[in-house]
Amino acid sequence: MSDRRDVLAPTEPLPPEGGIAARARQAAAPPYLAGLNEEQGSAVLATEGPVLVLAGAGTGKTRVLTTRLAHILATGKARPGQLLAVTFTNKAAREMKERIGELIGESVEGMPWLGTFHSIGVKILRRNADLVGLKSDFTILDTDDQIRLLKQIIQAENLDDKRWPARQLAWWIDRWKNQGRTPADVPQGEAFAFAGRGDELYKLYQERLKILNAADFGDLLLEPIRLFRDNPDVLAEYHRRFRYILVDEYQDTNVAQYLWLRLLAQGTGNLCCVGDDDQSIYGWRGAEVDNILRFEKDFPGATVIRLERNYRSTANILEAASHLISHNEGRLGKTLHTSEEAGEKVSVTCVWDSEEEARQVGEEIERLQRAGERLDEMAILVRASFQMREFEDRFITLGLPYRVIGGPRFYERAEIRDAVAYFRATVQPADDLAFERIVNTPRRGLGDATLRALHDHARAQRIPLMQAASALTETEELKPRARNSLRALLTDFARWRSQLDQLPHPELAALILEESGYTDMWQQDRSPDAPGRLENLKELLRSMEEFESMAGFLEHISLVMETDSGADEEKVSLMTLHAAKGLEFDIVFLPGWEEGLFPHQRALDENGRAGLEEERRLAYVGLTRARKRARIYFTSNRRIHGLWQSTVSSRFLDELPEAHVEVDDAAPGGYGGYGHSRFDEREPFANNYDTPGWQRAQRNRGRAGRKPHVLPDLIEGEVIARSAGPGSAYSAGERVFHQKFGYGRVTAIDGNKLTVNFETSGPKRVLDSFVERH
DNA sequence: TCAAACGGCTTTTTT
DNA sequence: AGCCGTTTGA
Repeated sequence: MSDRRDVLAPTEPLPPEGGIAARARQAAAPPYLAGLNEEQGSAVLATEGPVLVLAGAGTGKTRVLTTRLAHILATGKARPGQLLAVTFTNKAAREMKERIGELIGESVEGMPWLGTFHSIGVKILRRNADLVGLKSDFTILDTDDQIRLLKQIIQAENLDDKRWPARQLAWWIDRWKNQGRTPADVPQGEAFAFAGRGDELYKLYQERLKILNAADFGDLLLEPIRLFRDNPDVLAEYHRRFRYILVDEYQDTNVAQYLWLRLLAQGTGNLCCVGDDDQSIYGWRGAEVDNILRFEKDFPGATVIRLERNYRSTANILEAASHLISHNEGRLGKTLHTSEEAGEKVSVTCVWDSEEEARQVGEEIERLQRAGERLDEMAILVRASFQMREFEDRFITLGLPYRVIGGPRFYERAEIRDAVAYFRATVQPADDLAFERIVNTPRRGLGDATLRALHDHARAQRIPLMQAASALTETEELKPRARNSLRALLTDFARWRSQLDQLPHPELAALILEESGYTDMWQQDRSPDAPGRLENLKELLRSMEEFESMAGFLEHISLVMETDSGADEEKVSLMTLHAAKGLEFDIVFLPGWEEGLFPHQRALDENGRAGLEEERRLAYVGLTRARKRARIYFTSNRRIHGLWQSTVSSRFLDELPEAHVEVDDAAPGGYGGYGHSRFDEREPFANNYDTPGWQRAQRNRGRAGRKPHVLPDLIEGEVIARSAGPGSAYSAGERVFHQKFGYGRVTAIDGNKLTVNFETSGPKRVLDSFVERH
């Protein structure tokens, strides 16, 4: 389809040449192009201008990405330091680095600007920290720190933190940051969120962050945007630096990331985005599928290359997945095809309940294992993590080795966070949140009263807590006991700090944990998980050795929330569908295809059609993980929140093509509610999301403090991404309230723009995000 | 200072 | 139903 000539047009117009010349050219093609198909080759060679590579599941996306980078380097179009390559996860960044190394050889030094959005954001911020009100050694706060800080602010503002939970404020602030909004940009309609003071609290929070010399994850994106906008010279410097920009998983970008990229891409215009709209499954955390759907409009003259040749799955699996996803409306449209054999049909099995589901999956795994299949080529992909427990129980009974992917993370464990807080407070005396976390852990008699005194003093003097503590130990304000205890702690910290460049950092770390009494605390602990925690602490110290310094280590863990639990034993993998993206297995089990669970009721209630379509993409992701076999299960009964409920099979089952599916109704216990019905009988139901829950959610929407589902779409006057949701949440005839114009009735709707006949000022056109339902 | 009692929540998760 | 965090009471 795509003509190579078009692809190269902007910079390297090909002279007309005959077949022989073309063949000769091909013969001379660099070795790294060998083995790429035509579209893949085009995607590699189209280096100039905006390029969108729509890479379907299993079409060799990573290969194209890495080869493209290798090509740019090999042809001398740019040096490693002039390439900006952005990914979402550290894992993806690491893989890309490894594979480029393999392609180019060891000669090329690691690319300094290949990393996650956040790690690159940090790098840019550290270099220009003074321009955004930070110091270059600013601390990065994680979600936990963020919530604790917000809670303090809420309390300081005399709000009831029960009625106004910090989590909720964090939700709003994250949302605003994801949308690229500073406190001043919070739209009128949403400023009233959270006790009517959302924007105000957001502003206070930002001020507090600056005093703490800290940035949260959102800031790592938002602050560079602010930096670039306010300092054209800085932006120009990066324009000169980055000759080529490459973005992986573009469908997962949020508005802030989009703005960030667009600012940078204004330089050379050489922006290549790779992604798959059908695999966008992170809308719920701010990703805008619209970014990828809108690419050609955003970047006029963009080259679009579709990778549709699938090298992963059998024809039956691919047909099933393609047919399913074709029920989505908001998509660019790709048709995957394969030259693989048909293979086994996708199987659908009805079981009585989740216990039997686990039993049957277990049996099937053992059967396949006996048939010579490897356990590490099998995976169970669930919609929600609570589904995992039953499988784990069953596998333990069977003695089947399994591994859970995802789940609680190493660095999120309390003991790790405590230890890290000690290190942070040592390196960064101004890190109040770290200090506060461990000031009384282990118990030192420094309770609430002491802490409050510290806070009061710190706030009054606008100094960090540790400094305030030091000052207070010189006064009579604290009880002698607390005063002595605090003084001892401060002396400890001062000593540790002085040893920072004396001792190797893992040794110092061990010393800190020892002298602070932290290790001792767990040794005294009689609870059953105490030994495990001590083991984790040892592991933490071991992992520190890989870093040059304490500061380097701290930077790493604030950005990398994962453990390398290597151990490549042969095990079955158990994970959520979300965690499965990017992975592939010979055999994939997909349990729990029931209405309410998958598609999840909440996705439907909260996001209607858009939610349903995202669930469907999730199903698509699940199916396309399989190379050889995909087995779907659904139960007739399931216990939800403790109550047994009979279930309805998932509408997604009805959306599978009959010819490529095999219904397994030989299973005992299945009541046959699915197997014996016709596939199309429930057709009218297939796209229905207009449930009571959705209606309720619709009614709640627009009330202050609730989540409006339509994004306000103006940022500094420019029209930006808006979710491809179901148009406006309002309907004609509804009475609404507008901050400026007062009450009125909706007379017409045009997307997100409403025509409202206001009672005092007559008809006006307004954005629906600026009105509230009344 | 600790443990029992209470109350609220309950999809997906990275950085 | 069960889990987690917080409060309350001894």
